[in-house]
Amino acid sequence: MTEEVKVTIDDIAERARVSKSTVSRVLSGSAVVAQPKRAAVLKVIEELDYRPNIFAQSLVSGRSFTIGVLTQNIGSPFYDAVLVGIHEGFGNSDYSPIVADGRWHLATEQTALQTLLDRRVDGLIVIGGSVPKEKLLRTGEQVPLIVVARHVPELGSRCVYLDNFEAAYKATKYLIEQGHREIAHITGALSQSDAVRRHEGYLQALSDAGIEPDPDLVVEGNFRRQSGTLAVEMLITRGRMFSAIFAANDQMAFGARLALYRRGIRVPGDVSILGMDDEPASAYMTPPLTTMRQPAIEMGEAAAQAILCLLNDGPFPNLQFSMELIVRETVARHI
Amino acid sequence: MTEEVKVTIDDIAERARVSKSTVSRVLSGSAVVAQPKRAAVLKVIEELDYRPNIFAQSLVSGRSFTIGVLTQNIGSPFYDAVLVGIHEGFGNSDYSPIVADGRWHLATEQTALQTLLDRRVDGLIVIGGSVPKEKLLRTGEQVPLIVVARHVPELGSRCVYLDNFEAAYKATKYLIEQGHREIAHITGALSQSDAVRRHEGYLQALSDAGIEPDPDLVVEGNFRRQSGTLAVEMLITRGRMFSAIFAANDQMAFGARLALYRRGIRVPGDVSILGMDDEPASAYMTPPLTTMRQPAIEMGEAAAQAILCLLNDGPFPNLQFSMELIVRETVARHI
DNA sequence: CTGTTAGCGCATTCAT
DNA sequence: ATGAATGCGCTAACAG
Repeated sequence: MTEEVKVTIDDIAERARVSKSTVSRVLSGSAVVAQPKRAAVLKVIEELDYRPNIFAQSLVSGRSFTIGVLTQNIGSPFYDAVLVGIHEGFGNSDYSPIVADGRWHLATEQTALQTLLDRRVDGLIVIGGSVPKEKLLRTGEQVPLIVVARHVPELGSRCVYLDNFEAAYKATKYLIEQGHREIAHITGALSQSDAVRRHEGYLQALSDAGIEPDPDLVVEGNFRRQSGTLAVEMLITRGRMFSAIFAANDQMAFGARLALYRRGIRVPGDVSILGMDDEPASAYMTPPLTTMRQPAIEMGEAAAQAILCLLNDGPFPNLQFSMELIVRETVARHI
Repeated sequence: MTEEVKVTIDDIAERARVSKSTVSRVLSGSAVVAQPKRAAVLKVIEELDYRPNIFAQSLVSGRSFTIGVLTQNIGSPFYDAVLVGIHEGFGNSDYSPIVADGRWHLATEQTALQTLLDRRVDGLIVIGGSVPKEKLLRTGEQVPLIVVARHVPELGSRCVYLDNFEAAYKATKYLIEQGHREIAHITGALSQSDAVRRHEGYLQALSDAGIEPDPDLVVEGNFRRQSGTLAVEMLITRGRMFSAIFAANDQMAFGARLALYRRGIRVPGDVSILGMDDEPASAYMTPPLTTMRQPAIEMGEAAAQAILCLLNDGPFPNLQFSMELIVRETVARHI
């Protein structure tokens, strides 16, 4: 590690025979500088390969040109897809994202958040997570904040999340368009609003298609794989025919797949299965995994753009997304 | 965005009735401070929720507590896996990685590198990429540098990369252990050293197992999918029997799978296929994709730890890795 | 248009 | 053990 000589703005000023202010001005373009001087400065900068010290710049400006990103698990397909979008969103802007990982532990998450704040990030993107809403709101008062994949009503348009109702609606509609009429639905735990919304979307799609919803085709699960398996057993026990299953998440779809396999029912030959995803854990469960990738990327990109807008008082983008379904007729290959 | 009052070290000093030097000392522990004063300072810090301004700290110390990571494509399974390892490696250290994306364009990559350098990162991890070796070496003189997934001899132990020979050796050995004796090999373009090394590993494994290598079982491919398909056609044309195929990368394994499928040859029932991966593009091709994940994570983690050692003059870790094969008997589900 | 001056917030001598 | 003084490199008034 050779100790390279660090050239400062004073060096430039001296060799260009101007004051450091002038150098600063040609650098930032904050004021007009006479052509000759300007050229001289530029020349010296080039010669000495001068790079302004970002620490000093930050100290005086108060800005770091960094954006904090609080994710929940680096390496998780869903969260990583959001990160992809975020990086794309910042593209050639002057801002660099700094990612901190909450690892799905509240304590870790809060530490990570504090780290980001201590680094004086100019903006913050929080992806999912479980920091209390209040803390989030408080943070949002200190620094431009966008929340992804989590709905915080008080944050209004500063949230990017998927519309569960619409997603389920589209999923069901897709199956209908494929010719299915008897579509079973395995719900998530109906104590959770996500599950309820998805159920409602399912019902609405049926109604809109003129299909009478049949309670016998609906089984409540709990978002876990095994509940998908049990749900199929239940459906079969009921004796009601069905040609397709819409599971409220991929884990349960996976479990449903297993139950059908055991019964010798072919997928998608005899029965089609459609799952959906917005839980990282379920993204893990089903390796083909791309169900949520595209919308996740889009959410990330939108979040990055939104941050940039907040930072520049630019026009605020529309953050309402609806999930693009990347349909999988079968959810898993190996049982 | 309420303008929060920023509390500085002076505020603490004043309210604790000590000098700012003392506050600085209790903060950094750079000198012993009398208990009572120490307690007072801590108390005030707590009360005011004081956070040292990292810009000022960096300006005076010259350190950013930031590590630059130059990757080639965020969103690529292989590169992302390395990033996972890097994040893990920095764990609870005081350092945060800042990731910049080269997007597989040399120009973009160089810009990204410069961005990182301009941010005055304390260390740099370069994953693959194509910046000229010379530039890399020069950079390595300015800042602690570790190169991952690329072999730069001049960098000596500051490179973390996979041993292609050993990887191929292990892959072949695995097949032998599964009982295969007639193992075909689809090589990469033999103009590339990676392909040659893998071929050599294949041959060595056979020899060590007392199996006479048969040239008729080796077909040269070019790392692309179609060459895998053609290679299988070629093998079948030759009429030589084989029970397993070791392809030098996943793309070709994928192509081989296709050829067998067309012929009605079951995988892995009739023939086993084993691929390997160290090209991001091929990681894309075969969605189950985890072939290289674990070793990639380990490389990333090692790189992070190495950087930390470089920064603290700690013991330098051993960076020699050999690829852990995560075996796939079949490479793709859909043809 | 341009030079001079005064901090930004902190760590670090240097005295005491 | 502690306070006062100095400067890190830069930007932004403030005169000219």
